[in-house]
Amino acid sequence: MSKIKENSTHQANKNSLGEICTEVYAINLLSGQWTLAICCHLFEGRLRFGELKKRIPQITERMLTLQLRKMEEDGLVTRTVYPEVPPRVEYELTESAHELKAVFQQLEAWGDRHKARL
Amino acid sequence: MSKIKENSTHQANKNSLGEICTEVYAINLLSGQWTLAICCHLFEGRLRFGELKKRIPQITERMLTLQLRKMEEDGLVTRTVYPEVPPRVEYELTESAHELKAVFQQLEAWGDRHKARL
DNA sequence: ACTCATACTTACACAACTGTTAGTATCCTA
DNA sequence: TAGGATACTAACAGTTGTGTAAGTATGAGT
Repeated sequence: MSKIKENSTHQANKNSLGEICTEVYAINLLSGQWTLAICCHLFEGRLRFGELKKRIPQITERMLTLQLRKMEEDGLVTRTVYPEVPPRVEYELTESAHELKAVFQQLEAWGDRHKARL
Repeated sequence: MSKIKENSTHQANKNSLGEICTEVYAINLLSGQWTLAICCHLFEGRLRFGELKKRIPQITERMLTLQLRKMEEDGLVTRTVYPEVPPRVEYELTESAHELKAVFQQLEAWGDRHKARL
């Protein structure tokens, strides 16, 4: 999120696992603390920065910015800036990200079952 | 992994999101760096500590221990100790964890498609 | 001239996660 | 008596992720 040292052992392991194993690659894209929450709210349509903030009250502006930037880099959202004042910026899920909906449903179903067993 | 401060804002946010949203709960169980790798190797059957180590050459003994302990806590693996010398300890996926196989396949399929689009 | 709204950015501190190195107990074998 | 095998554990340091608080630019409205 801040700067990453590409030459650290930690990062090297993460990268090589992600290259070998596509599940790891996918999980790495989704493991930011707020990533899923943002996705869920954007499933229903594009939203402005401020609207997202309202819907996820606990998130700070800083984290929202950082997560959205990373999601943009990872090809999960698109960012549209309207040259107005005050500024207006809208975020929308990419096609790829919309296809996550099915994965999330399965994950949710598994989670429910797992919780019930404990 | 080490001690967690239950009263930190970070942890509080993580917990509350996990309680509200089952997908987040599930992702939290799977987001350890080596969790998926361990799962994949255990899908085929129970393995000893040393066998896991051999199959995941980059992992250190420390991390393997920590991850397995967390997975045990989370209800993903069972640990069986045989009172022998030298010690023998076997790890096996729980039923719940075995059901993750389907989720992983979907995740992998999504990851492949997503990679292809970038 | 002053405030307001929006979408950020910056600097700092802390928390969580991971890696490195060295050590432990026990019995068996040579 | 010494060394090997196994599954750890402890102490420490580094890297990454997250939270807090404050500030920025711009033009419209008062």
